Amino acid sequence: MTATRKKAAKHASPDLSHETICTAALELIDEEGLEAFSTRKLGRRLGCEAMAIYWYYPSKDVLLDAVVEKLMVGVGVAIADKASDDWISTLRDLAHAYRRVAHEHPKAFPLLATRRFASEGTFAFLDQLFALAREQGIDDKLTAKFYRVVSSYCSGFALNELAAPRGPQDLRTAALRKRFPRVESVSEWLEPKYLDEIFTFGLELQLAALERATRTEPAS
Amino acid sequence: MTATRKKAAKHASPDLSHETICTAALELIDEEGLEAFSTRKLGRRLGCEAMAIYWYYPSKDVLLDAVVEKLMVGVGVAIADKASDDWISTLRDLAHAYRRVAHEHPKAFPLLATRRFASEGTFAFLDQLFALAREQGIDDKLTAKFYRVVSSYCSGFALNELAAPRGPQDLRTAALRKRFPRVESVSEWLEPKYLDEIFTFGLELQLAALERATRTEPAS
DNA sequence: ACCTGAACACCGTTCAAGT
DNA sequence: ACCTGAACACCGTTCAAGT
Repeated sequence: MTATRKKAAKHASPDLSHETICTAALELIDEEGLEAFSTRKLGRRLGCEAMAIYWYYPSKDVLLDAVVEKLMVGVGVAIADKASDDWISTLRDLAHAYRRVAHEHPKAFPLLATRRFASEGTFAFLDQLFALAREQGIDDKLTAKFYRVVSSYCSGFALNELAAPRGPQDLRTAALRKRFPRVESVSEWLEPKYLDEIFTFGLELQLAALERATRTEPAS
Repeated sequence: MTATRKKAAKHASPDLSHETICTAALELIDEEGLEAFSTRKLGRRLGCEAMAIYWYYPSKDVLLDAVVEKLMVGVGVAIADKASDDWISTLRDLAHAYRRVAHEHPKAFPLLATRRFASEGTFAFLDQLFALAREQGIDDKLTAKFYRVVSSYCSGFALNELAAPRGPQDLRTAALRKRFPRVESVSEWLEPKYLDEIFTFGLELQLAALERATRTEPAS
């Protein structure tokens, strides 16, 4: 009785699992940012000692891999709804869904761009994508090439969008912009309202090239 | 006498300055990685208390901005040697020089891709680049668009290259690749030896589009 | 099987004090 | 002006111990 009361007083029932820990981790990152995220704070949020987490995940690093997986599985689900069997339009949907993650989880997104895919779910995701390419008669080399080019572009673009006002630094950059008017005048065209258009422009450039490449070298 | 001896015993003479601190910081990051980098280790390397650094830089964050600046100024110098007045070929040289930083400073590079430019030197760098575009009669909007597209691509590509064997994880991914043969067979085309070609392919795609755009909308 | 608690070896940063 | 040293409020992780 007193035991259960104590637990309740500790913010939440422990009720730990890979799922609850990983979900809480993403929430904490969303709220406080990657720098501020710690296993100790996560413990507090889950109502347990930080060390309890280590029974489920061997290290913070592996936990972060799980968060990456969670986000990428979300992307996979998002494009599965469309369910096109055209690889080019799948890649297009994927690119937009990936960028949407950056907008929905701005503080967690750098994980995706920075860490190697290293989990079951992320590999399953890639497997699905590459399987579709092969069904379309696109060979592995072309698949690899365009996957790398498109995914690099998307990662970099989203990261650029998010390399954001880190607090009072904004004042510093504002002062610098005044002193470098050419940077100022070009930067005006990089305001958020223009970014959808620019992103799509660059993406379509690549997809058009893919289309040309698949026509030149058709299904074997 | 005993005082100087003590100092000498502490690895190096303090001899602090913005330059020495920033240079040592980059060296330390190159050697030990971003995660392991700390102001306390930096102090040890410089032969001073960690807190001495705070007289020159108000925070670790600002020091890292200075490291970013140092690297970007290096990129600026590298392309200044070429000294072409054609914006497209300058952008090409820039892209390759930027990626070279990723190879020369693999552990520091994520800073460049992750942090907003926020210092004198980085702004001067952009100013120079944008000035050249204007001299060529390329308007601010087109400059902004292609700068963003190309720089995003380069950041993302280099980051992908570097999202690297984080120690024993390599075993985990090796096991996963076995279980997902389609990922395996596509990944073979993403080995380091192919990456120069893929990078150049994607880059030239974008530069060709820029060339078309400047012909359509010539100098005013 | 699952979780706690103390302990270890670290962090960034503040601030009073020294020279 | 430049640097030290103690202190504060944190970290990730190990490990013996509890239930």
